[in-house]
Amino acid sequence: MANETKQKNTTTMEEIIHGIVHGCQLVRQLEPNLFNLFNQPDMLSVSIDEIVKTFAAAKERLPSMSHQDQASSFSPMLPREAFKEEPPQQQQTQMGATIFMQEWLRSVDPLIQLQQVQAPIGSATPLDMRSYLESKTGMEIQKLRSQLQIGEMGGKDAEGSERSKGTEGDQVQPAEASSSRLRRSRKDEDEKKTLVLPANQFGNTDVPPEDGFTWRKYGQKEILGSMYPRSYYRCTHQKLYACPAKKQVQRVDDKPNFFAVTYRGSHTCHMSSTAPSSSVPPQILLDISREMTQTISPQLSPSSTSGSRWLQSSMHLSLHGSGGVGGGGDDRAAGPSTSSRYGKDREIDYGVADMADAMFNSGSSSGNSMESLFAPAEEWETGEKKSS
DNA sequence: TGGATTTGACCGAT
DNA sequence: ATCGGTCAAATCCA
Repeated sequence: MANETKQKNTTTMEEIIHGIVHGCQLVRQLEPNLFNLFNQPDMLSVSIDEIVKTFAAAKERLPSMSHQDQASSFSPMLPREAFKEEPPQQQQTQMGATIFMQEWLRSVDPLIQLQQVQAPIGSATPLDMRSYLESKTGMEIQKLRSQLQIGEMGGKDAEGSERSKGTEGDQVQPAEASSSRLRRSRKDEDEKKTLVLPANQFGNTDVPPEDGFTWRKYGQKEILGSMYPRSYYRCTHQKLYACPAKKQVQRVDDKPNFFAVTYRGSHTCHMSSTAPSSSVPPQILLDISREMTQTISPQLSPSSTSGSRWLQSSMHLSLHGSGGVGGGGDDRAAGPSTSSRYGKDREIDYGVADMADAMFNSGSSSGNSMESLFAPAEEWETGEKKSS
């Protein structure tokens, strides 16, 4: 009898998952035609309606599941300890959540398991999946979002070989390079993550979407076998806060509208209370996982800029205290500088991702604002540090 | 004038 | 020897 119920729940779960995955697929199908469809609002409306219906249908099935499970299944705010102490039946639902999560990740990012992330995707346990999620950075969330926007990425990995084998702990680089031009060994480089991001659709298409950080270009190099040069950026706050974060940007050969962006090192400039908080807040990531499980409203507000909002939100966090870094910045088209251009093209950077975002977010009840949903970033970061 | 970008040179890794 | 990453002087620009 318990088995029957269990089986029923499993079936329901599968159906819900299937529905949501189907919805995601519809979003991806819509995406390549999005800009064409803007000229055909009726068609666009029909497509959106279908997507909304699919998600709504999946949502409607949710009440057949235990409310308790629903409340706790994906709650990203539960402390890690809560997972450990969950009763078995909740863990089972967590497993279902994990499967769903994996399914969803595969759905939106077929190559997620191929990317160069040192942290493994992990096994199928809820705890591991949670750890995985918590270990992911905002940049990877942006990747997920960009995948939603650009579909299956065909861009080549800008990194030919894996060089970073070292695990040396001392990452602190002298703020000033000595005259002897001592430089940090490449072995010291920590993890690299390569994303493929679309160029801005409007405005300056020579630049990839901003990522909420401020970067300073320090080099450009022609790369053998590549049609386009690679640009090298470091965190604007490198000197001030010895922040080791760097990124490389290179136009994808066979997809000139896309940039391969490789991030290296992580921002430390947010550690200081007076420093700009540079990490895209991990809450964003939690928000993503929450979006997948929270109220899916049939209401779609095309004008919603929630996708931009999360970025703006992250940028707000990123920039507080920075005194407007890059405010006097250079807005030449020379490089995809992310400085001093916040809000300029931001509203249009995220196409389908925004729409999906809007679908997930819009109409959700009052308590769904980022501020009210999530704990302060510092808390999270503290937790992350402890757990790592 | 100060900060950001450009660009040729330098240097470590392979 | 070659390539990729970084340095730093020159230059640009608000």
